[in-house]
Parts: sequence; C-alpha cells; structure tokens
Amino acid sequence: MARNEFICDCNAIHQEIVDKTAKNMIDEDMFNRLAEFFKILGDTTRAKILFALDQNEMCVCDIANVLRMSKSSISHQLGTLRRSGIVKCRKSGKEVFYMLDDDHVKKVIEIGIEHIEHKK
Amino acid sequence: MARNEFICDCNAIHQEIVDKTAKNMIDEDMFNRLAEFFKILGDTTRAKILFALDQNEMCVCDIANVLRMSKSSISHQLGTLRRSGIVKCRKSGKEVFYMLDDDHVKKVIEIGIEHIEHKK
DNA sequence: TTGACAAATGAGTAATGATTCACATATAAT
DNA sequence: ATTATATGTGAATCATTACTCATTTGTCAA
Repeated sequence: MARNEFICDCNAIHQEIVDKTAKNMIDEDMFNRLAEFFKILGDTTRAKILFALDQNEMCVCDIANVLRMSKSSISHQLGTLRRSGIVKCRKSGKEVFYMLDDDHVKKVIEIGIEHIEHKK
Repeated sequence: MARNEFICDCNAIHQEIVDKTAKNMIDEDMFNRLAEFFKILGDTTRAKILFALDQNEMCVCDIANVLRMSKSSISHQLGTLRRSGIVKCRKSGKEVFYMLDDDHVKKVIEIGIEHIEHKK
C-alpha cells in the first residue's frame, strides 16, 4: 500500500514537491516550541504586558494599573511569560520588577505591528 | 476615590511610570489584532503549513501529505489562515494552490526560530 | 448529464486556557 | 512576633478551538 493512502485519498499529489518539502521540514519538537512561542504572544493581555515592558520595567501593580486589570490575572500571565523565558524579573523588597528577557520578542512584536498596519 | 482603587489595592504604584506607559499604549483594537495575528501562528499545525508554504505553493492534498494529516483538518486550518490574510490561494481546475500572502510572516517565523534556537 | 474527485464547511466533541476567587508565601515595618 | 502589603498559586468556571465525521460545492471527464 502506498505511503499516502492513510493520509489522503487524492490522486492530486505532486509527489516531488511533497517529498522535497517533507525533507526540508524541521523536526516536530521545533514546531511545537515555535508554536508555543507564538501562542504566548497570541493573547491580548500578554501582548499588552510585553508592549508595556518594552518601555519600562514595571512591578505587578504598575502593570495591573496600566492595563486596568486585576493583579491576580496579571501575575498569572507574568508567570506564563516567565516560564517561557520571555520576561525575567528582579526582586526589590516586596516588589517584583519585570522586564523583557529577549530582543527577539521586541523585534517580533514590531514586525507584527507592521503586518497589521500593512493589512490596513 | 482614586482612579486606581478599582484596579489595585497597592500603595506600590509608581504613578509617573504608569501614566507615561499608559499614554504610550496603542489602542485596544490594535492589541486585539496583534494578538490575533500571533494566535494564528501559535498552533503547531498552522506553523508547519506556513513553514511548508514558505518553500513552495501547494495544494491541500500536498500539504496533508507533507504533514501526514487529514485533508479536512488542513482545509479548516487553511480557511483560518486565508481569512486572516496570511495565505492566499489560486484555483487550477479541481485543485487549489495555497501560498504565503505576506513577507512579514516569513520574517516573523525566522525570528521565532532564532528565538527558540537562542533559548537552546 | 452523470460519476468521480478536490476542497470547503457545519456540527459535535474533547482539550486547552484566561480570568476570578480564595488562600498561601514572602518581605517590611511596627 | 505580629501585622500589613506585594506577589504567587490552586481550583473552578466559562469561552475558545482543533480535530473528526458527514455532507456539500465546484470542477473535470466520460
């Protein structure tokens, strides 16, 4: 049985293209991590947090005020961002200041903004 | 009552930073669209599709074969990508060839890959 | 026109995830 | 030590969404 019968009942497969493309695909784990990275940016609250942190490091309370949201939800999201290595933090007494941990994030957000502005 | 009492019971607000940052925030709709854009990239299947289409335009069946997934799920995801303006398509008889619609996507994916490789 | 096939789509399902609420932890001040 | 305050976190809830299955649409060939 041909390799593709499980996948697809088409006769329209362009086999050379498929083979060539399949060979160039990076590995599964890489795609998972890539998607994971974008998924993190793909939430309005987190996008706002990152945009804000791009301007200043801020404590949880500051961010909650800028976004006008509860400290708890901000803290949850900061936890997500921290575990993803996208933000890092610095403690100062009772307060915890958050900041971006990576220049790529800044650049990705900038290109994202370009994209949506370009799309009208 | 102070403006922040609804939001936050902290005394730790750094008011100047908060005000300055709040003033620089782009508008709500922009953040929604930005997050929407990244959310689209934030799915393993769609990330694979985009990575594949970055190499060749392909029909639904080709993509299903490269990804070894059902045509139906690929078609659903292509619908999502099309409605977001991230891919476009070209009909040729019974087949529909898909391709990337935007250079930004390519660039964003590249930086995303840089990011995760940088993070080991 | 009829049959075959590529793709699109609607409904249903199961999983994921953002927020809230209540409570826990950690640090500072008294 | 005790209290107040800034932040972290577990559980519950509600919404979103990726995939499957069944069906439909559009196009080609006979």
